[in-house]
Amino acid sequence: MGRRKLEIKRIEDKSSRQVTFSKRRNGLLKKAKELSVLCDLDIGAVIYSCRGKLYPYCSTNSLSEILQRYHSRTETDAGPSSQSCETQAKYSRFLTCEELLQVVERELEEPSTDDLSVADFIHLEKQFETALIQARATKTQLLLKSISSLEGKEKLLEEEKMLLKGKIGGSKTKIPVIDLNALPSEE
Amino acid sequence: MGRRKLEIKRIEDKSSRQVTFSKRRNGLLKKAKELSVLCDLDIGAVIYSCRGKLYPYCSTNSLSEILQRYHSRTETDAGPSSQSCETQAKYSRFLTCEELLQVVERELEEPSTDDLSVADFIHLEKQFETALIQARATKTQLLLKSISSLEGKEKLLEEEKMLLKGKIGGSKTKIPVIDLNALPSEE
DNA sequence: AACTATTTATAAGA
DNA sequence: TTCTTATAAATAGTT
Repeated sequence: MGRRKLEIKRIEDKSSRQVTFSKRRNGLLKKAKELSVLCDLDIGAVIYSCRGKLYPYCSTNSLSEILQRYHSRTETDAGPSSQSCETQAKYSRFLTCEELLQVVERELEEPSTDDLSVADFIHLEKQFETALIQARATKTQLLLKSISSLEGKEKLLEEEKMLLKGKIGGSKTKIPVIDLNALPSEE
Repeated sequence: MGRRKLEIKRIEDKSSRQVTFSKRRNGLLKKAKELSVLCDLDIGAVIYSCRGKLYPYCSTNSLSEILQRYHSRTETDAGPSSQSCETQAKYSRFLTCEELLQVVERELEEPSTDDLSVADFIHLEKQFETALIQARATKTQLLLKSISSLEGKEKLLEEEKMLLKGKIGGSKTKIPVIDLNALPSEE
């Protein structure tokens, strides 16, 4: 869709690749959001450029929102459950493979109870994974930010230091206005 | 894009929601693939329906392919490296936060070496995460498959059992052709 | 960033 | 489901 048909192969020109990336990324995320709304789905996506920059996307806002949703769902579908607190603890229990298997076995013996289904647990497991990815992405980006900040500071300090050294050297031989003994010794 | 403009809100009719999902999912995955080819990116995505059905997508084929790519890249960009074997061990070392930090610190002291950059390690970390998600998805789907298979078998066996019981009951009172003492006792 | 000529996706209908 | 088609939406190349 454009002035000409574009062959689907790597765009060699760097700047037009960047432009296409920016345009199509927006389009893709828009479509993902539309799909999640229209069909009531949860979608998680990660896009990484070759240089490692990351663009995460998740249709749900947060882990706690997801937990909240599951909580209210069990209450609506199966009547108020006895354990209405400790939501976090309740659901985070189901993350291991062993426990998933236990649930599966229980389901086999007595199918179609109004408990959360196996599918629900699998869904939940995926949600946690998405949350994990997002957490790590955020961590990484913070890390990168702090690095460039530190690099900037380092450069500034280096420049200041050189400037001060120059001043001291200059004042020693030309205009001794500053009392050198009042300053900390410079190696 | 269609006969009419569609408002972006949950489609209430179940079957048209299903149709829309199927169409738009294909469109989304196609666009994701195009973007990954055009701009030389890696894209991972997970879509889950409310019932827990999972549609994973990854632009790279496998973890080993990714490792291979990184391996060949370091050899091309920085000349053949001394450690050309144990690829798996080499890269899996960089998954922890502590080690990532060490690399970051080294980078700060001596920037722009022709080692793998911090960005590369972050990228790699993300690749592993995607691989993990895919592995778990596959595991889950196998689990589900084996459940339905077992349920089918169970039903069949139950039917067979009832049939045999009927036969035995019938032959007891009407046509005693079978020697009952030769069979295992039925409760 | 904006603008359009086109291509592409897709909603509704068959 | 699958195909068809009218129309909406995305976007490639241009300014």
